[in-house]
Amino acid sequence: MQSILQNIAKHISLTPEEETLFLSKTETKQFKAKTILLSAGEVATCTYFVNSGILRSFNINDNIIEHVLHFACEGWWIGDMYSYISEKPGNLFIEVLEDAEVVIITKENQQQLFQEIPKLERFFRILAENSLVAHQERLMDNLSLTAEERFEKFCSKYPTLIQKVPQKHIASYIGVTPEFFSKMKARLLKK
Amino acid sequence: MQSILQNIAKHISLTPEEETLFLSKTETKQFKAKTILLSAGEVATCTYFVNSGILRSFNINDNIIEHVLHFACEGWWIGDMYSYISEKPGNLFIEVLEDAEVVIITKENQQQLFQEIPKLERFFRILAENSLVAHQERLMDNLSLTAEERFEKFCSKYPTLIQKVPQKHIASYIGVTPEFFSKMKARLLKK
DNA sequence: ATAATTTCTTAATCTAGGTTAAGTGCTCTT
DNA sequence: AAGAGCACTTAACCTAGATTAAGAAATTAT
Repeated sequence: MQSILQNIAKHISLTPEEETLFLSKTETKQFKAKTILLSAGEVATCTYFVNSGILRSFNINDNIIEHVLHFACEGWWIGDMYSYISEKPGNLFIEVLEDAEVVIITKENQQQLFQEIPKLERFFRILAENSLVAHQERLMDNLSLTAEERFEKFCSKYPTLIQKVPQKHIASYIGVTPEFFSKMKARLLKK
Repeated sequence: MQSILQNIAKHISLTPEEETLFLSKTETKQFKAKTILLSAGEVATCTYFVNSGILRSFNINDNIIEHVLHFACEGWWIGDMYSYISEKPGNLFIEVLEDAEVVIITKENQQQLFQEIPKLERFFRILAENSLVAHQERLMDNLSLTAEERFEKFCSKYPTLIQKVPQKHIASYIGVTPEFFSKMKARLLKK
């Protein structure tokens, strides 16, 4: 398992005391599949780091159609960044897809950690920058690639997810309907 | 004009000495419209802050089709974040659309500034977080809204740009062809 | 085990937006 | 001011992907 301290150590180095302090400001919890950690309309007060299991974030359009923004499995962070930083009600849901162990950091604790360990500003800057780059790439992919190409990219980028999450969620992430996804998959298998 | 120091002051406060130090690590330049500040294939060594004028970033698909990632006018930052942080050749172009004055920060100088004024880590963290949120929203919009809705959102978000940049670039940003954009605009005017 | 609920597939039909192509009006040059 | 490019429009036709609907397969709950 990739621990949160290892995740941090990829970009900055903490002393053992700092590591202990950091962990003291977090809480680790287990959640069953289908648990909703955050609902649209709520203010996101925490960010989540996934120790094990799978989560997803999504919004719901016109009370009908879901759109998956993000999947997170072992070693990934997930949250509603908009709501978290603006402290306004967000429009994302965060749901557990596969039984998970999650490290929770409240915004309050994160702010305290920034005071006590300023190096963490750097860590979260790098985290945000990397996430930004990934989102920019996905945006450009949505503008310039076909559904088939986006699916192939998804497969090579997240090979483990394909087996594990319901394909309707992958369809949603790619940006197509489940029906079209199914048709596309059948077409690809013939090749 | 919104200066870069005012932009920073929105999120952190620098002492006069720190402000002087910061400015000493930047370079301000004028560019004529049509100037290319960065080409695909190059490593982005700088980030840009726009004092005046308009810039855009875009990529080119299959050597034919341009896709606009971002516009930047007075008070905005622009760059190729992927290339800048990975130090690998990027695939974005950055072009001046309207005569501009630009503050340039090299990565080297930015790193030195991070050493000398650690508070800046916080500023750039917040900058990256805000940009991330904007990209997430645009991604979700591309997945869930029609071209017409995306155009309306663009108009209310960037009212000044509509008069100033060629509409083919707005079409590209929205994610439609210039021909369809033109048709859509005519349809909207009839209402 | 069995019923109930989800998820996935298939197929017919439809549409938002793409493509191609031709023409009109700009705005730079020189 | 005449030409050369660009930028925009219009229109006919095309297609990737959506919608609707119905059945099959897989999970989940009882």
